[in-house]
Amino acid sequence: MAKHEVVPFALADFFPYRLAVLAENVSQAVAQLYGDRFQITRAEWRVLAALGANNGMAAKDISAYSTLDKMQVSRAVARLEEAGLVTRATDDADRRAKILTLTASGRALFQKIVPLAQAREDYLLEDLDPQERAVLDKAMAKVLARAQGLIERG
Amino acid sequence: MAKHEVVPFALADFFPYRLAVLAENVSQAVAQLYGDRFQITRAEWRVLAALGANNGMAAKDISAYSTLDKMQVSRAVARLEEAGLVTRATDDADRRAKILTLTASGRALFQKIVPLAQAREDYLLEDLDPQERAVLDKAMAKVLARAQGLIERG
DNA sequence: CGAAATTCGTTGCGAGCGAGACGATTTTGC
DNA sequence: GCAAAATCGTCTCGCTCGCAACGAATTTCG
Repeated sequence: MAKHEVVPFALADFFPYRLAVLAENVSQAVAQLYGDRFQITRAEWRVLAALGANNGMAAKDISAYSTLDKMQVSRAVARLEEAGLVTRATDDADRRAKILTLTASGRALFQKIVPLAQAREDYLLEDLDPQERAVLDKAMAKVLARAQGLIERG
Repeated sequence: MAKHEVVPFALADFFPYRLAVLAENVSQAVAQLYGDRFQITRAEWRVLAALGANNGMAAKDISAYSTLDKMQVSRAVARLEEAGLVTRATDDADRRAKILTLTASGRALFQKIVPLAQAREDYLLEDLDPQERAVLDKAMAKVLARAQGLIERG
Protein backbone atom coordinates (compact mmCIF):
# COMPACT_ATOMS: atom_id res chain seq x y z
CA MET A 1 0.00 0.00 0.00
CA ALA A 2 1.47 3.30 -1.05
CA LYS A 3 1.58 5.85 1.74
CA HIS A 4 0.95 8.73 -0.64
CA GLU A 5 -1.71 7.73 -3.11
CA VAL A 6 -1.72 9.85 -6.21
CA VAL A 7 -4.99 11.67 -6.60
CA PRO A 8 -5.97 11.61 -10.24
CA PHE A 9 -7.89 14.66 -11.27
CA ALA A 10 -8.51 16.07 -14.72
CA LEU A 11 -9.80 19.61 -14.76
CA ALA A 12 -11.07 19.12 -18.31
CA ASP A 13 -13.51 16.46 -17.09
CA PHE A 14 -14.66 18.30 -13.99
CA PHE A 15 -18.26 19.27 -14.53
CA PRO A 16 -18.20 22.66 -12.80
CA TYR A 17 -15.16 23.63 -14.83
CA ARG A 18 -16.66 22.51 -18.11
CA LEU A 19 -19.84 24.35 -17.30
CA ALA A 20 -17.97 27.56 -16.47
CA VAL A 21 -16.03 27.42 -19.71
CA LEU A 22 -19.16 26.72 -21.72
CA ALA A 23 -21.10 29.55 -20.11
CA GLU A 24 -18.22 31.94 -20.62
CA ASN A 25 -18.02 31.13 -24.32
CA VAL A 26 -21.76 31.25 -24.89
CA SER A 27 -21.99 34.51 -23.00
CA GLN A 28 -19.23 35.99 -25.10
CA ALA A 29 -20.80 34.78 -28.31
CA VAL A 30 -24.07 36.46 -27.40
CA ALA A 31 -22.42 39.58 -26.02
CA GLN A 32 -20.89 40.18 -29.43
CA LEU A 33 -24.41 41.06 -30.56
CA TYR A 34 -25.28 43.81 -28.17
CA GLY A 35 -21.74 44.67 -27.13
CA ASP A 36 -20.01 45.23 -30.44
CA ARG A 37 -22.96 46.69 -32.31
CA PHE A 38 -24.83 48.61 -29.63
CA GLN A 39 -22.26 49.26 -26.87
CA ILE A 40 -24.35 47.54 -24.25
CA THR A 41 -23.08 45.45 -21.37
CA ARG A 42 -24.56 42.19 -20.24
CA ALA A 43 -26.22 43.80 -17.22
CA GLU A 44 -27.70 46.50 -19.40
CA TRP A 45 -29.03 43.90 -21.82
CA ARG A 46 -30.72 42.08 -18.97
CA VAL A 47 -32.37 45.26 -17.76
CA LEU A 48 -33.58 45.97 -21.27
CA ALA A 49 -34.95 42.45 -21.48
CA ALA A 50 -36.73 42.82 -18.16
CA LEU A 51 -38.35 46.09 -19.16
CA GLY A 52 -39.06 44.77 -22.63
CA ALA A 53 -41.09 41.98 -21.11
CA ASN A 54 -42.73 44.12 -18.47
CA ASN A 55 -42.29 47.84 -18.87
CA GLY A 56 -42.63 50.01 -15.79
CA MET A 57 -41.03 47.77 -13.20
CA ALA A 58 -39.31 48.99 -10.04
CA ALA A 59 -35.59 48.39 -9.76
CA LYS A 60 -36.27 45.77 -7.14
CA ASP A 61 -38.42 43.75 -9.50
CA ILE A 62 -35.82 43.98 -12.24
CA SER A 63 -33.30 42.60 -9.82
CA ALA A 64 -35.47 39.58 -9.15
CA TYR A 65 -36.33 39.09 -12.81
CA SER A 66 -32.78 39.32 -14.10
CA THR A 67 -30.68 37.72 -11.34
CA LEU A 68 -28.72 40.94 -10.98
CA ASP A 69 -28.23 42.40 -7.56
CA LYS A 70 -29.55 45.84 -6.78
CA MET A 71 -26.20 47.47 -7.33
CA GLN A 72 -25.75 46.07 -10.78
CA VAL A 73 -29.25 47.20 -11.66
CA SER A 74 -28.62 50.66 -10.26
CA ARG A 75 -25.45 51.12 -12.27
CA ALA A 76 -26.85 49.59 -15.43
CA VAL A 77 -29.90 51.83 -15.23
CA ALA A 78 -27.73 54.89 -14.70
CA ARG A 79 -25.92 54.16 -17.95
CA LEU A 80 -29.12 53.35 -19.81
CA GLU A 81 -30.68 56.56 -18.61
CA GLU A 82 -27.70 58.56 -19.76
CA ALA A 83 -28.01 56.87 -23.14
CA GLY A 84 -31.65 57.93 -23.30
CA LEU A 85 -32.99 54.39 -23.31
CA VAL A 86 -34.69 54.37 -19.92
CA THR A 87 -36.37 56.92 -17.66
CA ARG A 88 -36.68 56.90 -13.88
CA ALA A 89 -39.68 58.17 -11.97
CA THR A 90 -40.41 58.01 -8.30
CA ASP A 91 -43.21 55.61 -7.47
CA ASP A 92 -46.05 57.52 -5.78
CA ALA A 93 -47.25 54.42 -3.97
CA ASP A 94 -43.83 53.84 -2.40
CA ARG A 95 -41.63 56.88 -2.66
CA ARG A 96 -38.44 54.93 -1.97
CA ALA A 97 -38.88 53.04 -5.22
CA LYS A 98 -38.15 54.25 -8.73
CA ILE A 99 -40.30 53.09 -11.59
CA LEU A 100 -38.24 52.40 -14.69
CA THR A 101 -39.62 52.72 -18.18
CA LEU A 102 -38.15 52.18 -21.62
CA THR A 103 -38.15 55.23 -23.84
CA ALA A 104 -39.08 54.93 -27.49
CA SER A 105 -35.40 54.42 -28.37
CA GLY A 106 -35.14 51.86 -25.61
CA ARG A 107 -38.06 49.88 -27.01
CA ALA A 108 -36.67 50.19 -30.52
CA LEU A 109 -33.28 48.89 -29.42
CA PHE A 110 -34.84 46.02 -27.54
CA GLN A 111 -36.88 45.01 -30.55
CA LYS A 112 -33.82 45.17 -32.72
CA ILE A 113 -31.77 42.96 -30.44
CA VAL A 114 -34.34 40.27 -29.68
CA PRO A 115 -34.44 38.61 -33.11
CA LEU A 116 -30.67 38.62 -33.27
CA ALA A 117 -30.42 37.04 -29.84
CA GLN A 118 -32.95 34.40 -30.74
CA ALA A 119 -31.10 33.63 -33.93
CA ARG A 120 -27.93 33.06 -31.94
CA GLU A 121 -29.77 30.86 -29.50
CA ASP A 122 -31.15 28.79 -32.36
CA TYR A 123 -27.75 28.51 -33.93
CA LEU A 124 -26.10 27.40 -30.70
CA LEU A 125 -28.65 24.64 -30.19
CA GLU A 126 -28.91 23.61 -33.82
CA ASP A 127 -26.92 20.41 -33.37
CA LEU A 128 -29.32 19.09 -30.76
CA ASP A 129 -32.41 17.15 -31.72
CA PRO A 130 -35.66 17.76 -29.82
CA GLN A 131 -35.09 14.88 -27.45
CA GLU A 132 -31.61 16.10 -26.58
CA ARG A 133 -32.94 19.59 -26.00
CA ALA A 134 -35.57 18.24 -23.64
CA VAL A 135 -33.00 16.32 -21.65
CA LEU A 136 -30.66 19.31 -21.53
CA ASP A 137 -33.47 21.49 -20.34
CA LYS A 138 -34.46 19.16 -17.55
CA ALA A 139 -30.87 18.48 -16.56
CA MET A 140 -30.12 22.16 -16.22
CA ALA A 141 -33.12 22.64 -13.96
CA LYS A 142 -32.15 19.69 -11.78
CA VAL A 143 -28.55 20.75 -11.38
CA LEU A 144 -29.57 24.33 -10.69
CA ALA A 145 -31.86 23.20 -7.89
CA ARG A 146 -29.04 21.20 -6.32
CA ALA A 147 -26.55 24.04 -6.60
CA GLN A 148 -28.96 26.49 -5.02
CA GLY A 149 -29.56 24.06 -2.21
CA LEU A 150 -25.82 23.87 -1.55
CA ILE A 151 -25.47 27.63 -1.56
CA GLU A 152 -28.30 28.17 0.90
CA ARG A 153 -27.21 25.47 3.31
CA GLY A 154 -23.59 26.60 3.26
CA MET B 1 -51.30 44.00 -39.84
CA ALA B 2 -50.03 45.82 -36.78
CA LYS B 3 -47.38 48.37 -37.53
CA HIS B 4 -45.58 47.76 -34.24
CA GLU B 5 -45.54 44.03 -33.54
CA VAL B 6 -44.82 43.23 -29.92
CA VAL B 7 -41.70 41.16 -29.59
CA PRO B 8 -42.29 38.52 -26.97
CA PHE B 9 -39.16 37.60 -25.12
CA ALA B 10 -38.76 35.85 -21.79
CA LEU B 11 -35.31 36.12 -20.28
CA ALA B 12 -36.03 33.12 -18.07
CA ASP B 13 -36.34 30.89 -21.15
CA PHE B 14 -33.36 32.30 -23.00
CA PHE B 15 -30.74 29.57 -23.13
CA PRO B 16 -27.64 31.76 -22.72
CA TYR B 17 -29.21 33.42 -19.71
CA ARG B 18 -30.20 30.14 -18.09
CA LEU B 19 -26.75 28.78 -18.72
CA ALA B 20 -25.09 31.82 -17.17
CA VAL B 21 -27.25 31.59 -14.06
CA LEU B 22 -26.61 27.88 -13.74
CA ALA B 23 -22.87 28.25 -14.12
CA GLU B 24 -22.80 31.08 -11.62
CA ASN B 25 -24.62 29.02 -9.03
CA VAL B 26 -22.57 25.88 -9.61
CA SER B 27 -19.38 27.88 -9.49
CA GLN B 28 -20.41 29.47 -6.23
CA ALA B 29 -21.39 26.13 -4.75
CA VAL B 30 -17.98 24.70 -5.55
CA ALA B 31 -16.10 27.84 -4.55
CA GLN B 32 -17.50 27.46 -1.04
CA LEU B 33 -15.17 24.48 -0.72
CA TYR B 34 -11.84 26.05 -1.46
CA GLY B 35 -12.87 29.62 -0.79
CA ASP B 36 -14.37 29.44 2.67
CA ARG B 37 -12.13 26.73 4.03
CA PHE B 38 -8.81 27.38 2.35
CA GLN B 39 -8.94 31.03 1.26
CA ILE B 40 -8.32 30.18 -2.37
CA THR B 41 -9.81 31.90 -5.39
CA ARG B 42 -11.16 30.13 -8.43
CA ALA B 43 -8.11 31.02 -10.51
CA GLU B 44 -5.81 29.73 -7.80
CA TRP B 45 -7.77 26.49 -7.61
CA ARG B 46 -7.40 26.02 -11.35
CA VAL B 47 -3.66 26.54 -11.14
CA LEU B 48 -3.46 24.03 -8.31
CA ALA B 49 -5.46 21.58 -10.39
CA ALA B 50 -3.22 22.08 -13.39
CA LEU B 51 -0.07 21.49 -11.38
CA GLY B 52 -1.69 18.65 -9.49
CA ALA B 53 -2.28 16.88 -12.77
CA ASN B 54 1.07 17.76 -14.27
CA ASN B 55 3.58 19.24 -11.87
CA GLY B 56 6.34 21.40 -13.30
CA MET B 57 4.47 23.17 -16.08
CA ALA B 58 5.37 26.58 -17.45
CA ALA B 59 2.89 29.39 -16.88
CA LYS B 60 2.00 29.28 -20.55
CA ASP B 61 0.97 25.65 -20.33
CA ILE B 62 -1.11 26.31 -17.26
CA SER B 63 -2.88 29.01 -19.15
CA ALA B 64 -3.80 26.60 -21.91
CA TYR B 65 -4.75 23.84 -19.50
CA SER B 66 -6.95 25.97 -17.29
CA THR B 67 -8.54 28.47 -19.71
CA LEU B 68 -7.08 31.35 -17.73
CA ASP B 69 -5.24 34.08 -19.54
CA LYS B 70 -1.60 34.73 -18.76
CA MET B 71 -2.48 37.65 -16.51
CA GLN B 72 -4.76 35.59 -14.32
CA VAL B 73 -2.14 32.86 -14.10
CA SER B 74 0.58 35.34 -13.22
CA ARG B 75 -1.45 36.86 -10.42
CA ALA B 76 -2.74 33.56 -9.10
CA VAL B 77 0.79 32.15 -9.03
CA ALA B 78 2.07 35.22 -7.21
CA ARG B 79 -0.46 34.66 -4.45
CA LEU B 80 0.18 30.92 -4.33
CA GLU B 81 3.90 31.50 -4.10
CA GLU B 82 3.43 33.93 -1.24
CA ALA B 83 1.30 31.32 0.49
CA GLY B 84 4.12 28.81 0.10
CA LEU B 85 2.13 26.49 -2.14
CA VAL B 86 4.07 26.93 -5.38
CA THR B 87 7.65 27.73 -6.37
CA ARG B 88 8.90 29.46 -9.50
CA ALA B 89 12.14 28.58 -11.25
CA THR B 90 13.52 29.85 -14.51
CA ASP B 91 13.46 27.24 -17.24
CA ASP B 92 16.99 26.61 -18.46
CA ALA B 93 15.79 25.46 -21.85
CA ASP B 94 13.89 28.73 -22.40
CA ARG B 95 14.96 31.39 -19.98
CA ARG B 96 11.89 33.53 -20.63
CA ALA B 97 9.69 30.85 -19.09
CA LYS B 98 9.22 30.03 -15.42
CA ILE B 99 8.67 26.46 -14.38
CA LEU B 100 6.06 26.21 -11.64
CA THR B 101 6.05 23.44 -9.09
CA LEU B 102 3.81 22.58 -6.18
CA THR B 103 5.52 22.53 -2.81
CA ALA B 104 4.73 19.79 -0.31
CA SER B 105 2.03 21.98 1.21
CA GLY B 106 0.70 22.69 -2.25
CA ARG B 107 0.39 19.01 -3.04
CA ALA B 108 -1.16 18.35 0.34
CA LEU B 109 -3.75 21.07 -0.18
CA PHE B 110 -4.55 19.80 -3.65
CA GLN B 111 -5.07 16.29 -2.39
CA LYS B 112 -7.29 17.58 0.36
CA ILE B 113 -9.49 19.55 -2.01
CA VAL B 114 -9.90 16.99 -4.78
CA PRO B 115 -12.12 14.51 -2.92
CA LEU B 116 -14.30 17.35 -1.67
CA ALA B 117 -14.64 18.74 -5.17
CA GLN B 118 -15.52 15.36 -6.57
CA ALA B 119 -18.10 14.84 -3.86
CA ARG B 120 -19.75 18.11 -4.83
CA GLU B 121 -19.68 17.17 -8.47
CA ASP B 122 -21.35 13.85 -7.66
CA TYR B 123 -23.95 15.55 -5.54
CA LEU B 124 -24.78 18.09 -8.23
CA LEU B 125 -25.32 15.38 -10.83
CA GLU B 126 -27.03 12.91 -8.53
CA ASP B 127 -30.50 13.51 -9.96
CA LEU B 128 -29.40 12.55 -13.46
CA ASP B 129 -29.42 8.95 -14.62
CA PRO B 130 -26.55 7.67 -16.79
CA GLN B 131 -28.41 8.28 -20.01
CA GLU B 132 -29.18 11.86 -19.04
CA ARG B 133 -25.57 12.42 -18.08
CA ALA B 134 -24.42 11.13 -21.43
CA VAL B 135 -26.78 13.45 -23.30
CA LEU B 136 -25.76 16.40 -21.13
CA ASP B 137 -22.13 15.64 -21.77
CA LYS B 138 -22.55 15.49 -25.52
CA ALA B 139 -24.82 18.52 -25.61
CA MET B 140 -22.29 20.63 -23.73
CA ALA B 141 -19.58 19.66 -26.18
CA LYS B 142 -21.75 20.45 -29.18
CA VAL B 143 -22.86 23.84 -27.90
CA LEU B 144 -19.31 24.73 -26.89
CA ALA B 145 -18.07 24.00 -30.38
CA ARG B 146 -20.74 26.25 -31.86
CA ALA B 147 -20.04 29.07 -29.41
CA GLN B 148 -16.32 28.94 -30.11
CA GLY B 149 -17.03 29.04 -33.81
CA LEU B 150 -19.09 32.18 -33.34
CA ILE B 151 -16.40 33.85 -31.28
CA GLU B 152 -13.65 33.14 -33.79
CA ARG B 153 -15.64 34.23 -36.81
CA GLY B 154 -16.80 37.40 -35.08
C1' DC C 1 -48.86 57.38 18.00
C1' DG C 2 -43.95 56.87 17.87
C1' DA C 3 -39.44 54.59 18.21
C1' DA C 4 -37.02 50.78 16.22
C1' DA C 5 -36.39 47.81 12.52
C1' DT C 6 -36.71 47.05 7.59
C1' DT C 7 -36.58 48.13 2.73
C1' DC C 8 -35.26 50.80 -1.57
C1' DG C 9 -31.83 52.55 -4.26
C1' DT C 10 -27.33 55.08 -4.38
C1' DT C 11 -22.58 55.98 -3.32
C1' DG C 12 -17.63 55.67 -1.46
C1' DC C 13 -13.96 52.89 -1.03
C1' DG C 14 -10.72 49.24 -1.60
C1' DA C 15 -9.69 45.15 -4.18
C1' DG C 16 -9.42 42.99 -8.58
C1' DC C 17 -9.64 42.82 -13.51
C1' DG C 18 -8.41 43.34 -18.46
C1' DA C 19 -5.92 45.93 -22.25
C1' DG C 20 -1.70 47.35 -23.54
C1' DA C 21 3.24 48.51 -22.83
C1' DC C 22 7.38 46.64 -21.40
C1' DG C 23 12.18 44.07 -20.69
C1' DA C 24 14.12 39.85 -21.57
C1' DT C 25 14.72 36.10 -24.45
C1' DT C 26 14.09 33.24 -28.41
C1' DT C 27 12.81 32.34 -33.21
C1' DT C 28 12.47 33.70 -37.95
C1' DG C 29 14.04 34.85 -42.36
C1' DC C 30 17.13 36.98 -45.35
C1' DG D 1 25.05 35.82 -38.42
C1' DC D 2 22.09 39.45 -37.55
C1' DA D 3 18.21 42.49 -37.59
C1' DA D 4 13.23 42.07 -37.22
C1' DA D 5 9.41 39.69 -35.37
C1' DA D 6 7.38 36.79 -32.06
C1' DT D 7 6.95 34.90 -27.36
C1' DC D 8 7.06 34.73 -22.13
C1' DG D 9 5.73 36.69 -18.08
C1' DT D 10 5.22 41.03 -15.42
C1' DC D 11 3.80 45.59 -14.55
C1' DT D 12 1.05 49.76 -14.89
C1' DC D 13 -3.08 52.26 -15.70
C1' DG D 14 -7.82 52.94 -15.84
C1' DC D 15 -12.08 50.91 -15.03
C1' DT D 16 -15.34 47.84 -12.92
C1' DC D 17 -17.09 45.27 -9.22
C1' DG D 18 -18.72 44.01 -4.65
C1' DC D 19 -19.04 45.12 0.31
C1' DA D 20 -20.64 48.00 3.45
C1' DA D 21 -22.53 52.32 4.91
C1' DC D 22 -25.78 55.60 3.94
C1' DG D 23 -30.30 58.84 3.46
C1' DA D 24 -34.90 58.46 2.64
C1' DA D 25 -39.16 56.21 3.10
C1' DT D 26 -42.04 52.64 4.94
C1' DT D 27 -43.49 48.96 8.04
C1' DT D 28 -43.65 46.83 12.51
C1' DC D 29 -44.93 46.54 17.06
C1' DG D 30 -45.38 47.94 21.79
